[in-house]
Amino acid sequence: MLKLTRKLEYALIALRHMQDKGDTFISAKEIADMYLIPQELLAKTLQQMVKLNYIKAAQGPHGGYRVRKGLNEISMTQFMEDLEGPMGIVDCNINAECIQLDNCNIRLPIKKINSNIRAIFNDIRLGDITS
Amino acid sequence: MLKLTRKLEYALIALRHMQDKGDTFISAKEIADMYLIPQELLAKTLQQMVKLNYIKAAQGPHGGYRVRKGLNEISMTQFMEDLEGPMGIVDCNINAECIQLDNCNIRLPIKKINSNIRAIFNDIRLGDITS
DNA sequence: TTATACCCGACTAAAATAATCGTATTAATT
DNA sequence: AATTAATACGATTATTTTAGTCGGGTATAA
Repeated sequence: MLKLTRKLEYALIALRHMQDKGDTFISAKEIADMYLIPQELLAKTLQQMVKLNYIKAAQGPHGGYRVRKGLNEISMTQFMEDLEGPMGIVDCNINAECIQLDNCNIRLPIKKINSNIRAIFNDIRLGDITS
Repeated sequence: MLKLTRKLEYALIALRHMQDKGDTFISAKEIADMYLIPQELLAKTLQQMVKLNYIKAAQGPHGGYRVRKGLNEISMTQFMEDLEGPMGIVDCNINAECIQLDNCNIRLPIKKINSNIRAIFNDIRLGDITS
């Protein structure tokens, strides 16, 4: 309950590692080996981050990935939702499709908790974790 | 990602409903019908809450459940972990069994986020939601 | 031209969550 | 006493989400 996904963990670990290495391109394999992450899975995640313009890729030998500039200022909420889609402690905070309609007797307090959690992640910058 | 379980939602809805009804015993069926919750599932959850001494049960016709006194002061963390087991955004905050050992480069910031989230639920009393 | 590395979609596996079923027990009502 | 409405509880199944794998493609440095 209330867990982050592995993908997100892997992404953060990779970002931090790349951050540490500055401008050098780092291969998915290097990171996967170092942190014991399934290589293919990490690769897919890195590719997704390329599309999202979080990192830059270089193909061919000595290729790999490196972080984009300005990454540090992105909020965790943004990052998490970019990678995993909408975040919310209950479905009705995400897609509004609840069979209970107006019948739900805990909607308000739950909504408030949800806001509080979002606020935590809004206040954290990617750089707080990866650098 | 970062979702509460249905069981927890159902439990809160039920608690609130019972709270509203004061000392009367309310059947699982009544609640299930009213909020469109699968009856058997709700029943099981209520039975669990009986064992945890959150509520009291009465068998036989006109039986059902009613809330125990003093419930309002219980923290959400307590409640959630009583029903669903340890809460944490990553496994290593729960069971410490991470293959990365000392190799993890994001452990500290993640730990901090985890504390912040726990703090939210520590500060909420069950009564804040169910009454 | 070969080896290394990214690209990408489809697929499979595993785990967590949600829901159901069957049988037993309890107790109010008739 | 019989019936009925309710809880008790373990076992099982179904569904959904998450995690991981596979295969074939493209780019590029040496």
